[in-house]
Amino acid sequence: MCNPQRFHVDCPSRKLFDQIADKWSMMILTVLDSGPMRFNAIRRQLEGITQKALTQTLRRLERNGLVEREVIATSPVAVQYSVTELGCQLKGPFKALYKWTVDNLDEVERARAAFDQRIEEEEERLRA
Amino acid sequence: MCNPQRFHVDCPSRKLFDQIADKWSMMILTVLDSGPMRFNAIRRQLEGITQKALTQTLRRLERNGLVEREVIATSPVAVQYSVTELGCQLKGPFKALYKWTVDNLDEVERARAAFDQRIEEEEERLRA
DNA sequence: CGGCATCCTTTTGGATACTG
DNA sequence: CAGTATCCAAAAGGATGCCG
Repeated sequence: MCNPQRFHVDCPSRKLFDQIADKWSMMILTVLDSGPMRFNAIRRQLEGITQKALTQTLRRLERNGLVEREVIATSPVAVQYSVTELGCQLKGPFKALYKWTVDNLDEVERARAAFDQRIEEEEERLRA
Repeated sequence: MCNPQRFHVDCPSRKLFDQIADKWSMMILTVLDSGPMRFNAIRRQLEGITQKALTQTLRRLERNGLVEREVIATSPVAVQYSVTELGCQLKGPFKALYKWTVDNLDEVERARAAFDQRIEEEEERLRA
């Protein structure tokens, strides 16, 4: 990043950041961590993803050199995806994020309850 | 995460992950790292964000207990946002992500060039 | 099996105007 | 200043059908 305190839209690393800082990219890379996997196998792991989104995200990951796509010419064809060395380096930060969500879920839920109650009270006050 | 290898849509930590794994959240938290900041100050740092998106993201961050919102009753009012202790713990993983984009930009761009050329060649082959 | 193409719906984004 | 409300355009998401 050009300057960690200032994010310019046309900064190349900012643009790259925009491309990798999304949940599907992170989840795909995490899932592929356990080894090469085929298209539909990945899909089954990522509940809620559509084939369209999976295809798009895999393409972007491939283009950015984070995953490798290998076509195995059987019939019908099999396509295997695996994490590259470059993509491997991203796993650390991603896993730290996952871990955070697990470790802090309770505290977040307390915060939510408190927030929602503040809103509730606020609305109550306005109606009165 | 219920199981790091399998992401269920209704898993609470997966849902939480969906809420924090977006670029604006990450950038806001990073920008606020240097200290409390007012609405428009944050906005100026985050080139490309709209007021709508900033408001929404700040609300979500506040609801999840990651940032604190303080209204200072001057005239006109000032509103200060700051990172909570909880939000502070997320900075590590986020910064690791930023660092990765900077460190690996060159390699990613080489990968992109290679990918784009493969596509180009493929299309060439099809036209022939 | 692993896609791409199409169509349609829903969400998001941006611009503008207004308010305490 | 820090928003909310509104409206329109643009993008993303989902369903379906087809193909090598």
